[in-house]
Amino acid sequence: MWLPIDPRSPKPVYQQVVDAVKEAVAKGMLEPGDRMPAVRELASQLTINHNTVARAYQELERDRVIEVLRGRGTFIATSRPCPDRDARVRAVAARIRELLIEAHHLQMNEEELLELFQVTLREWRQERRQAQA
Amino acid sequence: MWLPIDPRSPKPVYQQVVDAVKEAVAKGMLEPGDRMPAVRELASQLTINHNTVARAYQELERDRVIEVLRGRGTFIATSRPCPDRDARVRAVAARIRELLIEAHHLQMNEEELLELFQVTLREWRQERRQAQA
DNA sequence: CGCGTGTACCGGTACCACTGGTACACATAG
DNA sequence: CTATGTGTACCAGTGGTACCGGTACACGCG
Repeated sequence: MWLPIDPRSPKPVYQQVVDAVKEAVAKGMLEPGDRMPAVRELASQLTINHNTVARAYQELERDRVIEVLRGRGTFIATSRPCPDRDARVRAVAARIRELLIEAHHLQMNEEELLELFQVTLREWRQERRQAQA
Repeated sequence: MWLPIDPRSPKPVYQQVVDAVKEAVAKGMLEPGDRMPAVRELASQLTINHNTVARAYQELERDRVIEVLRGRGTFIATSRPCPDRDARVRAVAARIRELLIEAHHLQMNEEELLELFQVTLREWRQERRQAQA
């Protein structure tokens, strides 16, 4: 398994692992039931510490992206609703609000932002198609 | 001047100041030419350190939100393009991508996210109308 | 039992945010 | 000129977090 980790990024390494796994699942590169490498093994592959991988796994389990079975391993979970789904949807709305503010300071009106949204959506679908091939 | 600062938030205080000012400007609550409080004065009002306010002001000046005149004060800038505008637009697109990934894990398809976008846009316009009144 | 798994510590390093304080450079008013 | 108000630049110190390297524990399975 390979994940794009950049130790010089301002984003914490464990967060990079979390985001990369979420993206791989969203793209269909990782499917429910797939086995994740052991903490020490993935740490070795990414040349980072096992504790850092463990923290990423804990966050991914909290978000119901993976399932952890003590002594057996960790696996990609079958999609099911999160207990705090409503709160996370509201968090998404808050991030959209941030985009509206940012767009204003870039002298971009709401219609242009909406168009950027749709362009990005098309690119995302394209990426996902290629990833599954 | 009042800004919603939460010292217990994981978001750095200086960043909260930056975001709050940007939001106030985007809403029209602060207009070009308006004077900002002095660093020590705003620090006193928010019960934070003047260095923290100074850092926020520097970031706001870098983003062309305010204009700083040594010895005179700081003022809301007239909107004008940023030198690194393209990079910031690309950053917005990257944040949209993150929303698409998050939406997938919330079992929300792209159409639902688009609808959430439009609903949030309507709410944003509503807020802005009230703020300007 | 032995092995592989996730988990939980610990000590230590490094970086960053924030505070409190002081000092400096500049613009303006008296 | 001085005095005042401004942004800016330091510094030392504190607290929190990310990360590392190491060790140890608890569980599932063969």
